[in-house]
Amino acid sequence: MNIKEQIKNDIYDILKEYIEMEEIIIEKPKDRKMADYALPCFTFAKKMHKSPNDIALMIKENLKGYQTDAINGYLNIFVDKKKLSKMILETIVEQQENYGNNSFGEGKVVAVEYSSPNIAKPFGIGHLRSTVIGNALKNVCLKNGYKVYSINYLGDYGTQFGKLIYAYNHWGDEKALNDKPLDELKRIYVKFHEESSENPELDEEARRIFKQLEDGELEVTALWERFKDYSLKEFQKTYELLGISKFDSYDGESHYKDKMGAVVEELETKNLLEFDDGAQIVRLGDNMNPALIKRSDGGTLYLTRDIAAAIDRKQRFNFDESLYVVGNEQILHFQQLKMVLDKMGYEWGKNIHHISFGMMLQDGKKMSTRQGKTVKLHDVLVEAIDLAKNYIEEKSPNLDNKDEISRKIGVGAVIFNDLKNYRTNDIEFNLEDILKFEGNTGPYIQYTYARINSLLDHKKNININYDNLVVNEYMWNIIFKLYEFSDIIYKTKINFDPSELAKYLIDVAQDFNKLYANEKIVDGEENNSQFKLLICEATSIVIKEGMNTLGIDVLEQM
RNA sequence: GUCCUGGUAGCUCAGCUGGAUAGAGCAAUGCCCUUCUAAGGCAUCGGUCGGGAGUUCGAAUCUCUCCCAGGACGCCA
Repeated sequence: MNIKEQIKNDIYDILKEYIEMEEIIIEKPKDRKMADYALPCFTFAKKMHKSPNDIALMIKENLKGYQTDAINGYLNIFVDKKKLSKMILETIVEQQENYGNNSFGEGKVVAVEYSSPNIAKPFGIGHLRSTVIGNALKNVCLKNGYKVYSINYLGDYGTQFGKLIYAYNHWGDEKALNDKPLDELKRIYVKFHEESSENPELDEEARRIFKQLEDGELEVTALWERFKDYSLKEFQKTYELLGISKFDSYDGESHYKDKMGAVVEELETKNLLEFDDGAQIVRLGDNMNPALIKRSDGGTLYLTRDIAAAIDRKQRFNFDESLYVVGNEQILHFQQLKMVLDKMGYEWGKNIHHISFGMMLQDGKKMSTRQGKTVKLHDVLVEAIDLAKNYIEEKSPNLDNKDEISRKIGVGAVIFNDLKNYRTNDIEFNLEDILKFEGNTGPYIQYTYARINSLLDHKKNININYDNLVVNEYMWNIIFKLYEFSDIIYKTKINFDPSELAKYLIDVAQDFNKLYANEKIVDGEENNSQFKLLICEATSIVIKEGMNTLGIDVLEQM
């Protein structure tokens, strides 16, 4: 049942001769002390030829079942706190981890592409955002009832592999490659660039080798497979640290090397291709840059592959929606992709959503180490975990399995920091701030959860007598907040924005901590204590499920 | 140059389908552990919501314009 809808219906019954249902907007007041819900009556004034406040008064007279106030043109509505508390808390405890689930996605399929690191390069901090946002969205879709396919579109193709193979053949160190494969590959890749800046023929040679790879030449392909294998093993370590489960598909760009010919043919038969400066393009109108399909040397491009991939995914997964968790800088690319699919007559192209996100900045600039190399995600995580460990040694030295706990806290801090801000904004990556573990952070929420957990031993399964309770402000605030959970899960999916959920969880933790600080949970009075413990249990369920949905573990102790 | 984002407290950010005194966290200052985990809570300090104009009963929120920052603009991905 939905209280807000109920109120809306009840008000509509009173006003239906003047206004439409859609005009009734029930909002939550900024200040929760003012009311549980509020109805601004300003927009009705013209139609009803009355002042907003008179309208509010009139509704107040006729609206039964709620306590109401008419102030400043608002009708402030208070719900029955005891009745609602019982309903909300009992629902949560009964539904457990299913609380907050929605069913509107049932029977529908979502494909999500995310993470997508580049083979033969270290897993850089630049791929963190795609990874954690995609993972959270996957979970959110599941919670809304969708079937989800996760896709790791590996960057495993392109002329850089020609360079790499050339470099390996000339300067590769077999031992180093076995010990620290990605570092060695990085080393020879850098070496290649140093050499080629003085010796441009090397680039020519690299292109020739890449052509061999495209043609499936055995020796070259074997080497490429090997690089890919090393990379995936290395990536898996990072995924394990992050707690990211296996993807349903690891088909990267190379997977489409044989499928692009058909795309080009199809574009030709549909008369969409044009030659321009020797290259083949699809024109997309006056205000849009044309889509480049084929280079003048006959080679294909990123967009060509993505068209093939989109069609392939539609065929394989028959998705209702297809998400691409890729940075802001590729907005134009995805606009072009959708427009080309539209021109090809694929109506489902409109169900492709580019889930763009902002860059990671450091001091307002693109992130890199002093030498201009990429910052490795793994290193950042390890640093975060070490710091968490120091905290634990200092604050709870007697805990068991400190390693596991510090992993969860450190990684949780990094993930939460990434998810808490509006997706498309650039985020300032400041390890110092992230590792403060205070305030609006993952560990703050984890800490709240752990505190609750230590109380739950006192909980008994008895029937609470609600008539004898006083539901005070602290209790009501957290209970009413918990009631919003499924709305938040819905909004997070609709906006494809995990920050919606992350911010909500901060609110939940704050509201709970206020209760905790101001009220003794286990006091002398049994009925009252058990009621507060029920709030605790409900809160812990929501926090745990919310955090897990974001892809963050919660801790029983810390 | 064209297009897209963003500009809110010293810092990092919420709030933006227009609504009642602009909110958090960090930093600063001062409180609260003989009582359930102080990684917590409370209080104080801190804002011409980039500038200007407009629409409106009402604008941080919508429109226009200017300024500033970042990004994207055919043979990379």
